[in-house]
Amino acid sequence: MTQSPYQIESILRGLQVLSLFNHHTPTLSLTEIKNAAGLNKTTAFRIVSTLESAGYLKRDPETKRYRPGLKVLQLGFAAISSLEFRQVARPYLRQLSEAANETASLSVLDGMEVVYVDRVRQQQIVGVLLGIGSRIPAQCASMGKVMLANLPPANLEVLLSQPLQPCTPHSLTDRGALEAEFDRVRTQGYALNDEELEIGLRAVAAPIWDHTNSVVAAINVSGSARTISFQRLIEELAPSVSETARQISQAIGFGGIR
Amino acid sequence: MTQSPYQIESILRGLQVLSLFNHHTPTLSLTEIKNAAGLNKTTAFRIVSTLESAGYLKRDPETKRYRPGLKVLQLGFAAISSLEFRQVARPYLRQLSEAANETASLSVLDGMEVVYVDRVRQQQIVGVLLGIGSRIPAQCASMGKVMLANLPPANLEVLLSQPLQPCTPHSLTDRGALEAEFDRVRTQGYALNDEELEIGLRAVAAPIWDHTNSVVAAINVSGSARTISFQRLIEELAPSVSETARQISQAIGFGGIR
DNA sequence: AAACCATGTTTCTTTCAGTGAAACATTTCA
DNA sequence: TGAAATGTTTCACTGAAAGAAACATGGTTT
Repeated sequence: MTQSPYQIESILRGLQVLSLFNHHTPTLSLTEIKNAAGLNKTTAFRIVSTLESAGYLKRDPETKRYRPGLKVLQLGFAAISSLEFRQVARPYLRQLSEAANETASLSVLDGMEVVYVDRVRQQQIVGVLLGIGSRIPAQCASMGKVMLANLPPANLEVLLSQPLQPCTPHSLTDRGALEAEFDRVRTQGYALNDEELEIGLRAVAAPIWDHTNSVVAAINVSGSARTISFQRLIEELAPSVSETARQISQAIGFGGIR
Repeated sequence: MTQSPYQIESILRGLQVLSLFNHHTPTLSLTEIKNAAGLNKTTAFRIVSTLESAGYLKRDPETKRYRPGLKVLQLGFAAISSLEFRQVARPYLRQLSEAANETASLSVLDGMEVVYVDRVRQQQIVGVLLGIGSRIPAQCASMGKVMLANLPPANLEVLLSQPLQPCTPHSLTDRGALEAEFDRVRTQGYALNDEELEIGLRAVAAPIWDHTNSVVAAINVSGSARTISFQRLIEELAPSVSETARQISQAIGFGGIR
């Protein structure tokens, strides 16, 4: 994110309002929007009215509460479609999934959460049904660990200063343990998940690097602990996933230096 | 979409720029944006710079082309999460899919296209792999037909005045045939798709009504013509899908009058 | 019933944020 | 190489956007 001399405040305010809605707060009232965004009441009302009339917010006339409108959905779909690494990664993901006969996924990091942006499924995963847009705590996920491990240290520091929640008794939440895990991940080039997200679920992930030498996404192969033994995870799937991630990285212009 | 006295032009321009990106044009140059949006060059540059610095656009420094940034993705995910009928419909969709041992889907109508917003898959569908965000021509899809059939007549008139493309030799593109089909759909309360979208694919869809007595979405069950005979489609799946749609409609506040 | 409070909506005034023209810088192409 | 196209910055202007205040509505309390 570059700091530009141009900052159209009105646009930023409109987008700020749209970004107030999330999984936990799918609807908001005018006052809630005003308070959350720190805006003058009249300004908030005008922004909300503008967004509503343009289809970006939808208002329930009875409750007077707002929720994102179809236009936001369209923006999101277009953004998913235009993710360069998603377009490039799709065929690789499909091939990986078929070769392993397990589910292969692609995700991005959003704060301390992993967000799924693509998925090729071979069989029903026990327990968790994760579709596109699904979010899980990053520290519990193989893909999350891979992306966190490759963050610039200052960014990682900010994220790790928050309290972390466990997902299962196997989850790592102790900061020291996590940092040791990130060291391991950076060295190996992949991250394992051994029932940390959900009991009965195993996964291995590797990072996708782009042409600016940043990790922009991660892929993984995941499945039931019944079909994925720990030995298979290490000896078969880790090399496969790592190689596929390397191919995708190369395909999107990664130069190989990190 | 209500016409409000408040229209903050700057916000609308910013959002207009964001909505220029789509599946066919995932990246755009400044000049392309300027021309497509009909903006003054300097204004376009400032809007684009604002959006870039806020994470809504990402610029490739080499090509100087822009594509949607992660922040748009986040908006889209939040919008998907906050779709009320999607939250309510998920368990019903899962149950329907399991009972039929076929794939169940949920979609919304966007112009003359159906956009998938949820999907519970039981087995690999022959041919088309449709994920969340996928779009198909509405006239070729069971869910599209159900939603079109229940549009206000003036809205439907506008959409039908455009030329329609066929998907397979079985597709309906003749206006007279479509209108007869919509009458049938309104009477029956469901729509069939008998290899109109893709050879070898059959589906049946029913509309989801909300508390304002509008059709806001549709669900369907679809599968291979090998596992879904025409008889099974009519006798087993159509009643199932219709009943599930009725339950979802009721659950989101539909009063039953239409 | 009246008073009070909270929220949503409209009106009015002010001023500077945002616009567009023009100039400049860089890149592309014949 | 020069011209054209594209991208970026500067400057002048004004009305678009902001915020204060008033008004409207609905719910609660005395």
